[in-house]
Amino acid sequence: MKNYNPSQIESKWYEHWLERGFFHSTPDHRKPYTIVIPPPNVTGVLHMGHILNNTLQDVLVRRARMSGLNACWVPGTDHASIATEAKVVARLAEQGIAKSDLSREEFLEHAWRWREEHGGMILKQLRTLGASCDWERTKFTMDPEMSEGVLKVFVDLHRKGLIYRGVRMVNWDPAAQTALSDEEVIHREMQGKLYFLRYKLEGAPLEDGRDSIIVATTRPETILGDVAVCVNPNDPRYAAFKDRRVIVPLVGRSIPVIYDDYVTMEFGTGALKITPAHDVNDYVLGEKFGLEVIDIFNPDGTINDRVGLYVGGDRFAVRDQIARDLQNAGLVEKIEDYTNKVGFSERTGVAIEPKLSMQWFVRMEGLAKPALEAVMNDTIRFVPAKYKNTYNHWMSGIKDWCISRQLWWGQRIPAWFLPAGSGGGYVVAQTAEEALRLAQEKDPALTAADLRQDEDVLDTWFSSWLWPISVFDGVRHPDNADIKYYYPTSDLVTGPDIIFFWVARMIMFGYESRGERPFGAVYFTGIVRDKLGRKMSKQLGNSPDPLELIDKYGADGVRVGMMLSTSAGNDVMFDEAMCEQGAGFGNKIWNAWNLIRGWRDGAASVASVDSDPASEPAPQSTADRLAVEWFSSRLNAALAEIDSHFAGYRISDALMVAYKLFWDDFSGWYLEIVKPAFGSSAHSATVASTVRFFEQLLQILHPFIPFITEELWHATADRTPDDCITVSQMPTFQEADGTLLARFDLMRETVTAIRSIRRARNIPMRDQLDLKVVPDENFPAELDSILQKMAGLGSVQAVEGHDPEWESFIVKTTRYFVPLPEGGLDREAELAKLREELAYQEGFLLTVMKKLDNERFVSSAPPAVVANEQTKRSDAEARIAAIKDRISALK
RNA sequence: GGGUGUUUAGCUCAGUUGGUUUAGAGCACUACCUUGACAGGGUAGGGGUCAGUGGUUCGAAUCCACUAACACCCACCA
Repeated sequence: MKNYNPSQIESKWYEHWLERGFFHSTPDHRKPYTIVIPPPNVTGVLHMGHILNNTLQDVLVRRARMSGLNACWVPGTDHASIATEAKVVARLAEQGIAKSDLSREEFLEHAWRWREEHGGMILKQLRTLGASCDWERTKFTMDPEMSEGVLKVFVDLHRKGLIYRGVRMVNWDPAAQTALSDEEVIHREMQGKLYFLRYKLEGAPLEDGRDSIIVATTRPETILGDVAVCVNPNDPRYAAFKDRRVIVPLVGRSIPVIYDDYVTMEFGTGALKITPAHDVNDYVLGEKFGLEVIDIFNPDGTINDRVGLYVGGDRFAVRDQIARDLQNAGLVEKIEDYTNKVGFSERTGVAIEPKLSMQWFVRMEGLAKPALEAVMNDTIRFVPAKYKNTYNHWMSGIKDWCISRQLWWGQRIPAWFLPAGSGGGYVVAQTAEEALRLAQEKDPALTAADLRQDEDVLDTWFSSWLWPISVFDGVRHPDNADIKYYYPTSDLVTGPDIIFFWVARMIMFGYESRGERPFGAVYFTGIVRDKLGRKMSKQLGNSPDPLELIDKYGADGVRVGMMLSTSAGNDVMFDEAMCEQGAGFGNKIWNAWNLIRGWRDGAASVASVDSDPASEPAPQSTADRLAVEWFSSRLNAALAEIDSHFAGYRISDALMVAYKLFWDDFSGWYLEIVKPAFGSSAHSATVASTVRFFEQLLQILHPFIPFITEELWHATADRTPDDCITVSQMPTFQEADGTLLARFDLMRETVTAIRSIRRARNIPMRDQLDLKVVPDENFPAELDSILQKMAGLGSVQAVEGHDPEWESFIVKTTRYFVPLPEGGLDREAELAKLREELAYQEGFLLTVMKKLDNERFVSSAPPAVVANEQTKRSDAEARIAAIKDRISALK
């Protein structure tokens, strides 16, 4: 079979690995290598971002597993409270059921059923990609024991005073009808209007005749909640309004004019309307001046009956309506176009309404301190490091975290309210029974029926921030064997978009809970974009279906394609052509084995037929022996490079080194050197070395391209089902022979030069050429046999003089000549070529001499640098002399 | 309004504390090569005043300053 077809073998090997339990980890004497997956939404489906993120994790985990570490990759899913609840609500709506028609219990039943049907699909899809997760450890953030841990943390933090309840201005999502944390609000620039509204003065006009104040606002509907007009005390325009009151347009309410230097005189008219219920700043001013708070909205964003106007109208419809009504009433001075930033809900996409409400918060300042230090002093390494800045900035100005959500899908807040008759207040406890006990300490007459549990659930991220600990049950049992062995985890691979949501909070909780970092390093991936640089999205339809890609190119192909084009923190410009390249690489490996297998089988049959004990086995050829020595060094040099790339998390560079090692050095040079002449068979020692090299290459490549390497691992030898590449020992770096590598490169350059001559003069490989050389220290005489084979030479001869009819070239300082068969040399062309070369070399020499003639360079540059320049000079001078010599010979 | 990052070949990117033959890789491109692993292959080759300006230095893609374009993050000016 010529071409490799991945689909048939990929599922076979994945099942085999699972069956053998290779991905399952339990604590043992080895060093652990742990990754916890960033848990995808339980109802999500695989997209390209997951492919990027999880391939990276798998590469790291597989490499660790092959490097003698006890690798453990914990998979799982997130309950994603808002997103999932929204999906369930939408599905219920399709069936004609409103959420409000259901009891909490009934709704949760639907939600759990939804999860049973659609949940975990994404984890199955990850298997197709080859993800080597320890599936026996799969967790869901709402598993009973995970939820128990969440409640325990809530109770603990509350007892420590790190969780409190209070009335604050929060971000209200009118679609989901819940509060959101600051991080869940996305600000976008919007084209809006700035309305200039006239607030008539109560009582007599001013002495100068003015009878109103013009106020600029982007949200005219909020005048319903106006309680004051504020101006800057230093603003002379408004000094005369001191102690006066104005009338809210349409509403007719009388409100005071107050003075505070918060107001910018330059903006609008310098007068600001104050609506404490619906603007954060207004709320602060309201508190300062003891103003009333008039909340005009229902939770769904419609106008409530507080004022009695526009009742039930949607906030945006009312905005337009009220603007018209104001205009009709002659209370609009003017309307200008205006661009401002509006907050939108990350989940539902609707405009956020600032709303005053009672919520639960986590006090962040104390938690942030050790977490900030750990990142800034690289106890936790950020890759790339630029995210340290972002992190520093956020952590330094951190605000308290609103953790209550007015939803049902999630962990219900473990707080129980006491009846007013018992003094009110609440108790926080892990269970209802415990809560009752605590309540009875306050009032012994209380029964379970008297207690009312808080209706709200916790922010999803309140369970996520425990993830590196909770997946090992370290919240409920901080001293269990798993958590002690696997924690702190090794690497976290995630996107920078959740650095605040998740990464920062995990670090904070890690230190709070265990006094230790949750992971050693965080690798931030970029965003997957299409090749035009656009973010992939459903709306644009520019996101390929990963499963279709895998079907087309194989998981191996998709993985290689993805890994070739990713560097930490940089966006990936995804192009399907990369997958093609990945699949092509698989094919290359497949066919290389095809060739080697042929030699092996050929050698075996020769040996069995030709088993005359009297005949001495032929010795291995010099070329073969040298090729084996060289490739051994080449492989070791590459291993060292790959190690260093991995140490710096330069995954695509590591893959590129392996790719070139296989494609260029192994396939292009090594195999071509040892390839037996047509009709003859390979030497058994060469075959053995070649197979060993091939196996080592498979191992190096396995983390990136796991399936085909496993398939071929089993082709190179008879192996037991447990002898799999995925649990084999990665070759370790041995000292490479640097001299040999350098000499081989000189030989390669010589071959290339000769091929170039063949190309220019149309001399096919089958026509042997003779090579003449003026040997010097840069002539790799010992590699003569390889040179002859690769360049198609009949002989290599040392000469002192040269014939003008010979074609010539120089490698480093060595002069080579090739007598041409017939027709001879085109002298003019040859001279032109030589003159061009001479001009280049002289130009080059000039730049070198410029340095060497400079006293200050010679005296201040390090000796090694100066010595190198001197070598450059002597080499260039030698080349120039040689070229001049040739030119004069040709003339 | 603040902050961070990016700007190197047609495309995607390397270039590690300034000195490694007057800039590299992969892909794409051009020419040529089809009986012996692989045309998803092979060989050879073209292509860049390292965004701009100024500075530091014996020496700058690399360090500094400013400018421009783009990207992202943060922020309560209605």
